[in-house]
Amino acid sequence: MASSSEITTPSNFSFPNPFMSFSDLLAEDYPSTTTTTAAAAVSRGLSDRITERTGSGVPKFKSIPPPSLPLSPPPVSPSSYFAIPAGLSPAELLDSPVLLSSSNILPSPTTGSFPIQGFNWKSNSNNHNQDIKQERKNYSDFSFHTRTRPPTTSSTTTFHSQVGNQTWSFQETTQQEGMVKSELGSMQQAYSPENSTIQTNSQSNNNGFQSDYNQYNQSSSIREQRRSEDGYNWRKYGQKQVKGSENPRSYYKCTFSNCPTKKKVERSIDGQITEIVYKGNHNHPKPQNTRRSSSSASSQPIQHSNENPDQSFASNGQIDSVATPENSSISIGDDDFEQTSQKTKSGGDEFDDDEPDAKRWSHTCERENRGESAGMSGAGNRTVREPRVVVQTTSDIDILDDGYRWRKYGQKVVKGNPNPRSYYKCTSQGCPVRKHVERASQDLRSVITTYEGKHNHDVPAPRGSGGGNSIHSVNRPLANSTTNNNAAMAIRPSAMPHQSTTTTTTIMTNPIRNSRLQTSEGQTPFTLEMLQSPGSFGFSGFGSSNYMNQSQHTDNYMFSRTKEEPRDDTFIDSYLR
DNA sequence: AAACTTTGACCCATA
DNA sequence: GTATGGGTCAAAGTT
Repeated sequence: MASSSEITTPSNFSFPNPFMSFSDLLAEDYPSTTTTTAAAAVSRGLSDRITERTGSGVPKFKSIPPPSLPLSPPPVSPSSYFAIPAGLSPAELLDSPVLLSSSNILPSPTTGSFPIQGFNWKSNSNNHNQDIKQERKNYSDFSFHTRTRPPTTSSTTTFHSQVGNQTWSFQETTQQEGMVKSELGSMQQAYSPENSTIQTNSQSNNNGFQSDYNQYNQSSSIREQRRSEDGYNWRKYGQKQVKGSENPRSYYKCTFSNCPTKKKVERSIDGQITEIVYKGNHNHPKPQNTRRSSSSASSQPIQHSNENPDQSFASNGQIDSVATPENSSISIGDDDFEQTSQKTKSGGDEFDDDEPDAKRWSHTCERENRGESAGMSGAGNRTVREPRVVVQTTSDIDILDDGYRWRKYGQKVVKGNPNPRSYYKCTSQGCPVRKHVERASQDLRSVITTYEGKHNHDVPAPRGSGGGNSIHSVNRPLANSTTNNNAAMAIRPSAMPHQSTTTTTTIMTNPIRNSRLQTSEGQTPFTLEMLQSPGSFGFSGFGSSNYMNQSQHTDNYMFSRTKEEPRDDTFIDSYLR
């Protein structure tokens, strides 16, 4: 089959141009990123949602076009893989903040922040209230611990794209509803042109495999839900049932005095945040103490020496990024992708027409960006254009999990790229789908994955467990699980079994090396399946025992360990000849 | 007691 | 002018 040259991010993100690498994108400066978490649209198409959201009311915000975000149609079969960039040692990767676990990526229902651990706060809150209290007593600062923990398996994927001065951040998360709908990698994607940075609970799952730590994380995540993970403090000032959606929408204001920033959070019935839209820019530094309290947040924000909210690390170990998307953001569900992928690809202005919330909340943003509105600092003259895309994953290397299982069958150095290309094929019997992964020759942080063929089957059941620790389980919130790792839902954009595209190329960049790397607030963009299958990581050639050990840890934590699939050495040999 | 959440009502823009 | 719906207000309740 012919391979397409389409470059997409793991989440169907496309670069402004095929020749642009993530590193290139990353190279640009983005002051702040808007964090938007969108759950997959359950049953409505993007257009519908847009229509629904173009209500009036509030100030008119020019929609922030997620459009700018070059969204490409769902990759044929984006599969996840993991590769270590040349020049990087596994150890380095492990130390990288990028290895954040996203297993618990559900944003706080109240704050909109993403808890460290995937956790169905709603269903679990009752059961864990005591635990939470206890945990609070025991742990003075959750964030602190996170720094000391190794990177986790779960990953939050945040895409930052920037065009000119405009920075967009994109977070993708797979949520239960989305999964239910498509049953295959439905995912949530939120796009927000923001200047703020997405904050991830890096602390969270770093090595959740440890039982005690798990407990710790669990309670921590619960606590985290109470405070704003984005570093700001929010006060809920309203909630409403939005027509056409079962999900109630909550409205929050930044508690900092005179700060105009608002956000609205839409949650699914089970309490999972399906969408977060930010409006306005903070006119103050992010409070160091993220705990919700008027004293710490509203009145005495701590100013970091490093004014760049995006990159600085808070003393507590959290990435001191502006988790709050400053300008409005748009979230796109799987449906959205299906219907608007083409538009999202191109950019900016096109988005306005379709984007729902963008219309309302984005309006402000755009005007603000134009300097037409006053009050919000940082809004600047940003123009929404093509975003710079930054993929954030659990490891130093971006991982794209498609939910499928792959067997490495070959590796070869192809012309034009000194980096070896790992070849994989779907392990499903009779499935013709193959993919190959290679690190960009010019940007070791970028990985190009090319898919060929169409899966003739559904996403395989999670390995290693009838229930619990599989990719699926991780990706899907467990309704009654006490350890409900909602956040664990990985994004598997291409996990769709019936992808029409025959070949999709995904380029993933390793943000870790980028100082700007920011953890997103919580969504787990990719499944960790890659971790389950060593072969999927493209580790061959690297042979880092350390790294593998780390991987195993994560496996234990998130999933049951997966057996290493046999390699077809014979095939490889022949292939390499 | 303070801060925060909940929730019904109100306001306002749009169709 | 009316209906609809999103956003906000503010009193009451909760933590």
